[in-house]
Amino acid sequence: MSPTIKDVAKKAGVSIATVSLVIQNHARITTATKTKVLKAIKELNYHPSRSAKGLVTKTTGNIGFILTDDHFLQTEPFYTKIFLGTEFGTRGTNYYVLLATIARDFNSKDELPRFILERSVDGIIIAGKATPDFIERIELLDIPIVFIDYYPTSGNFFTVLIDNINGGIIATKHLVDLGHKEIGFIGGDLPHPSIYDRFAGYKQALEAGGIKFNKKNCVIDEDDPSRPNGYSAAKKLFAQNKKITAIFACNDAMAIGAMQYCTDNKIKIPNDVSLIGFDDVEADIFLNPPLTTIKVPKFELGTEAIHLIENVIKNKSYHNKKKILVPVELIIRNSTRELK
Amino acid sequence: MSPTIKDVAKKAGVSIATVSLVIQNHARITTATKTKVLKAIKELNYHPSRSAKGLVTKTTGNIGFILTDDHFLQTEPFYTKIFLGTEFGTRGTNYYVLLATIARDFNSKDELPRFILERSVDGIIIAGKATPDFIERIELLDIPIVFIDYYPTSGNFFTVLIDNINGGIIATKHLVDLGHKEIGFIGGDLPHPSIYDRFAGYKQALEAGGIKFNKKNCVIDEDDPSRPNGYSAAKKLFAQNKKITAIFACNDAMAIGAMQYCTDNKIKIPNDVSLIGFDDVEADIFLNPPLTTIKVPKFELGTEAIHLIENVIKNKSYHNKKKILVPVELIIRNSTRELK
DNA sequence: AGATTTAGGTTAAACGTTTAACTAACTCTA
DNA sequence: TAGAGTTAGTTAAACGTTTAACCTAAATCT
Repeated sequence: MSPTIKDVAKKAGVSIATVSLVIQNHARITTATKTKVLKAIKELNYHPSRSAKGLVTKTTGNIGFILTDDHFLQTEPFYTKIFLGTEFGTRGTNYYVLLATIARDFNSKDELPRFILERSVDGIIIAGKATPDFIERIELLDIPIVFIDYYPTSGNFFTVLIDNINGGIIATKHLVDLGHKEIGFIGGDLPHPSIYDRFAGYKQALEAGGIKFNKKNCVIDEDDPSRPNGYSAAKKLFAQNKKITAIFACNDAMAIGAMQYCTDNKIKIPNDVSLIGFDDVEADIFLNPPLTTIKVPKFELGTEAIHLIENVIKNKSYHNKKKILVPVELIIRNSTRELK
Repeated sequence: MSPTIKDVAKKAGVSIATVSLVIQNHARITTATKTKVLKAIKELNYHPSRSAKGLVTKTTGNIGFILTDDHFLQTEPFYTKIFLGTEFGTRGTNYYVLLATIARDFNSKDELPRFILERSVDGIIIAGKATPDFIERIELLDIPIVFIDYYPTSGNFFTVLIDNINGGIIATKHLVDLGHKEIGFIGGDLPHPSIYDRFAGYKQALEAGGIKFNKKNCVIDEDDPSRPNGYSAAKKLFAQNKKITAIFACNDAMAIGAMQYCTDNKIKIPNDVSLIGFDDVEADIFLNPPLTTIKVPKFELGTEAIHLIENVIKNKSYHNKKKILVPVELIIRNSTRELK
């Protein structure tokens, strides 16, 4: 049987209250007794019982991580990496993270994840999108929430975001710097803040480069930024303007779809058109040619989210830094080249 | 505040003990009072406090999932998928799964994962390899353990395994059926049971096909079944026997490395040599040509492990089915073809 | 010097369950 | 019809913490 606080108290010759106070390093304890107790703790290899502590403090030590289930089906483990980042972020803290998925189209009939119903978490991290229906239900419970790579436009939420605007800018600027003028943009799910911002960055960089924004160079009506939609978006784009020499895809999945379209239609990348994606997904280096892209530090998004939610839990009236912006980086590979 | 068992008891007009017994559906309770209590539970939306329950039963409701940290660095999320499978497996159970990683070279100086030290798990699932040092330390704690895709050769452990022997057989048989005679095998980390068994399957299928096993056709001295080692193994293999017309790589990572070697040396796949891998990793379909391989159901490995450990925890003297074998499947793509 | 404050610790109640031991009301059986 | 069994529920202790309230001795003040 594991040692309890009583064993420690007896060994150190103090009351259990003192042991408890030492653990929380309360100011009332002298360093003398503190070291005495700490010694006993070490010798017994004592670890407080999370259950007992939880029972009185009404905390669980768990953080829930919620993902829509379609990420399981996607080939790219984008959010899975973020999850791994949260796991890493909990080292040095006293938290564990529990994973759950919800339906992509979560609605009022669906059950909330088990750990929420059972109140087994002290806070929740929501990665990617979640339906308003879901967010509403969670908010009623008034559990601290942190979003990653998404946030409901109504309300002021704690969020860890990718610096999408800047990403859009440097991606587009890269193309402009290479001498391209007819630069296309293909995107899906434009209402999603991330996609929207990438598009905004595209427009800003165009303007900064003295290139007039042209609706003909954009295909933004796909409902999802997926591979097949990248394929069809590329098709539409070339139909709209056959003089396109460069494409900025709102993410790598669409870029891969677009690349496939080009291959199928004898459009050489990067000789005929340059292509840049966004995310820096693992498949990129296997592509032919390897894809130039904007790297999103997925792991870091997770660790940042943990730090943030820790603060929110600790200090419910935590106000500074509601939004944390994680920087991105241009990764030049072989799918873009100077316009001759 | 969440309702407690007292609230339910009051509402249903019974004692809290009765409520508790109803929840565990104990035989002593009549259906009449049972429905009465159940109704109160539903109306109050009552969920028992895991902490309180844990305090008295000395259980936590958590299962630990342990992975060596090098899987984070690998590009292929093989074990991550298995982890996702365990998460899925816990639906309908009362367990949560906690993830932790340990150093690949875990030794006596390293600390055990936090959830083990703090006794926050009722059982542990170990995926892939773990050092003897680690396993020894865990065993002392006498926490139920289930291995996935690995098991220490000494001792009789609960394990969920890939049917590697059969996988090795059908992979090799596929090559034999295509008319190949000079079939190479490249592998790394041969002591690992999974790799060892794939190699065993290779030999069995060769024999069954009336082909004599030839050491010259094998490169099995790489220490890791990684991509770069696949590259060098392919190099060695062709140096040993230039008449090779087909290669069975012990996993997709090595197959990818081998494919790279072939590309670099103008060896056409599948025209000059057929290549088959093992695992069915996501990159496979992006390769040129897409890789024929043996599919291992990663997700299912996870769910099976949860079912197994649940039984082990419930019934410490659980004896039947110490080892569960999960079947594999041949996936024919374009990297193998009939020998003309 | 006596009163008051402070420092450093202890006591005991409370958190929400489970479960062994108990009880009251029936039902048999001889 | 008395006694033994059975059935269905209750009582109360226990689990291992935290923390408000309390205590005592020493330090500080007037």
